[in-house]
Amino acid sequence: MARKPPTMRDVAVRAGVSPATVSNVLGGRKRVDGALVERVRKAAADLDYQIDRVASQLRSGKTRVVSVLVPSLENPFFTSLIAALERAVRSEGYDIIIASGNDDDAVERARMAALLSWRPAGVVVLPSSDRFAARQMIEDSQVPCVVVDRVAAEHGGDAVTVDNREAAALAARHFLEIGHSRILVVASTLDLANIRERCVGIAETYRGAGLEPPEVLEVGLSFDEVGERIERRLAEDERPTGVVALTNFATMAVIAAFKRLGIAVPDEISLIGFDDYAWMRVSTPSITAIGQPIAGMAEAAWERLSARIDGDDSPPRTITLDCRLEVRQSVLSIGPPLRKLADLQRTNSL
Amino acid sequence: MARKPPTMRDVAVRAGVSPATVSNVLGGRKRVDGALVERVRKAAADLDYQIDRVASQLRSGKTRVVSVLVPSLENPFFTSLIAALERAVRSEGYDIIIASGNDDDAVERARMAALLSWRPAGVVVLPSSDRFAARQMIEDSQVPCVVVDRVAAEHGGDAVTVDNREAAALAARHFLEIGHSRILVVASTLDLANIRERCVGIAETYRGAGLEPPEVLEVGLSFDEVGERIERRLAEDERPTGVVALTNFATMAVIAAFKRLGIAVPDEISLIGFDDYAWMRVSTPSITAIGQPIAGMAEAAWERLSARIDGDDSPPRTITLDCRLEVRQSVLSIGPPLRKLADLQRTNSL
DNA sequence: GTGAAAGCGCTAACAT
DNA sequence: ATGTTAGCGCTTTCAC
Repeated sequence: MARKPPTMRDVAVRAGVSPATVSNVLGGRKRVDGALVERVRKAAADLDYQIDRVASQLRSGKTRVVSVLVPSLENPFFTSLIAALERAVRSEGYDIIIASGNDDDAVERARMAALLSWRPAGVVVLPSSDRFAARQMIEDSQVPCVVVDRVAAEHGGDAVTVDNREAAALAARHFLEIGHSRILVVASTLDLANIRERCVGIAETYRGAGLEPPEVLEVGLSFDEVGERIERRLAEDERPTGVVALTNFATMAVIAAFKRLGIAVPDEISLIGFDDYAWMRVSTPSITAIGQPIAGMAEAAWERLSARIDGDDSPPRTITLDCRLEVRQSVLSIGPPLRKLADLQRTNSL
Repeated sequence: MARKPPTMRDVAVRAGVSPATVSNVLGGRKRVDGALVERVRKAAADLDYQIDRVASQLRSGKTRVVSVLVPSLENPFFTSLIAALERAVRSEGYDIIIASGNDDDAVERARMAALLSWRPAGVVVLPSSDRFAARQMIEDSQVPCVVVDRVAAEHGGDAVTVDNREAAALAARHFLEIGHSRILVVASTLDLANIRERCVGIAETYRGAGLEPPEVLEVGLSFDEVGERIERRLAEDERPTGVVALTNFATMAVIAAFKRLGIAVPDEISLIGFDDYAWMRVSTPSITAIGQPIAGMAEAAWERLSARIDGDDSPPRTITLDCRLEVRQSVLSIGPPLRKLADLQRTNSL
């Protein structure tokens, strides 16, 4: 099969120059005489020559690859991040190799080993858990690395994250402004630091207003299980007047549960979701949600990573971006603002 | 920076054997004495040795990479396909390099050039348009290739697609069964063969029932433009009783337009969407939709591709999978079945 | 400014 | 069964 592709040597012969000159022309790193440049270009075009990145990389030791490890490829938050990262990275001639850690530490390690065996110029990793199973391997390999989204508090390297505490506080304040004193927080899993931060943001805000911190319901990651737990909770007597869902899956699961239970949104219960997707806009009612700056996160990650690749050895930095609340129709005002201390709290948290 | 990672030579020295033996042990392709195997394994573990795939690949000429080119990474249909492909591929030790063609022929070509420069073992491509801009490059490179989803009728190679005509006919029959004689078909763009096929499936079915083929509204790809065109059409007097949206974006856009126009689904207009996503289940009303077998498509693609990689040179095959109609709440019965000839038609199309 | 030669880390022949 | 040698296609000295 596969007739061999032309090599640089073939191009050199056709152009009547040495391989080194071809390399210099194509790589554009040494000055070459104009006439020769033309000849080489023409020869390369004639042969449909394409450089062999593998050989190039082996010799130069420099690669134009960024490895990306995400917890899952089924979650649009992660895939949108990849899309944004791909745009940023390819604009500088890098390719990305991706792998999914499958929400599993062992898989994360295995996949990272595979990614590292490409000797990438850098890696972007969204750990599958706070344990960040692949961390040691990455440190050992000395490859520049930026951790995104799931950043453990004690993480020592470069990181990009959102202000999860403040993001959730945005939702809490919104509820307080319109009289919701008893809300329910639906979290996927409290094993993740960013989810815990979101809980804290809500609790702080409520406490700041002189109220009890809201109840937190941990529902797990599997869609069916989530629905079941939410339904069980909402079947109880003391129903909340509002719900904050802390992830996009949780948001969807909550909506599904409301539907099965025949609970009207926002008339019976108000809802604030997490992550801002198109379907939330077209849903009936449209869903008020906390949106994460996905493109901004990707750009920040690449900015840091490419600086490191270029040799920046300044101290590690954590870049924290802000989320915003997209107010839509899924939240109903049920009373006057409950903000005795809320404003103070807001000032504190800034 | 980056202290150099250990090489095979380092391992060989530490284990007191030759590099070739290390290669044989780690690659597991020649019998090696048990004691030596142990020594090598230990040495490799001690040094945290990781094989350099770049060097390995350069020498052996064999790569364990599959390149995947999709039109967009923002569309969940494509990312789900990638997720499924990643699972299939990594179970056989391959890595995936992805790129987005950005719905643009020129970008598709540029990205494919980059992907091919890795000399991948195979490529999976979802063309950005029917022109399949990257086709020639792939053929020239002689790399095994499977085309997925957007398969032009005249395509000569291996391909995996769904029976688009029958998929759309499923929706048409559903509408006919419950008395909808006047429906509107909302297509993203008729430039894509699979979309045209879907239109044909609906037209055939209606004609088979002795009715006029439904009107087709082409709305483009940009979300805002889509909404505007739909709204303009629905503001007219002759409203359809039902709408079939032929892509997931079109489905979302139609829902958004209905909402802005205050049109109730399914009471005023019934809706059948395309692609089956979780949000369609939780939407109110839940959306009846045609679901594509994404995982099945990915598995079929890998099955074909891995056969080709292993040297299969049987004639090219097109694998066609069936879609299914998920009946939910967005469709209302408005009369008796209109199926005089519909059943005959169904038999014909099989 | 250009070319000759060495060699990146590995694996495939071949020799032992 | 193991070691030795050569060389994959490129880039990088280092001569010229």
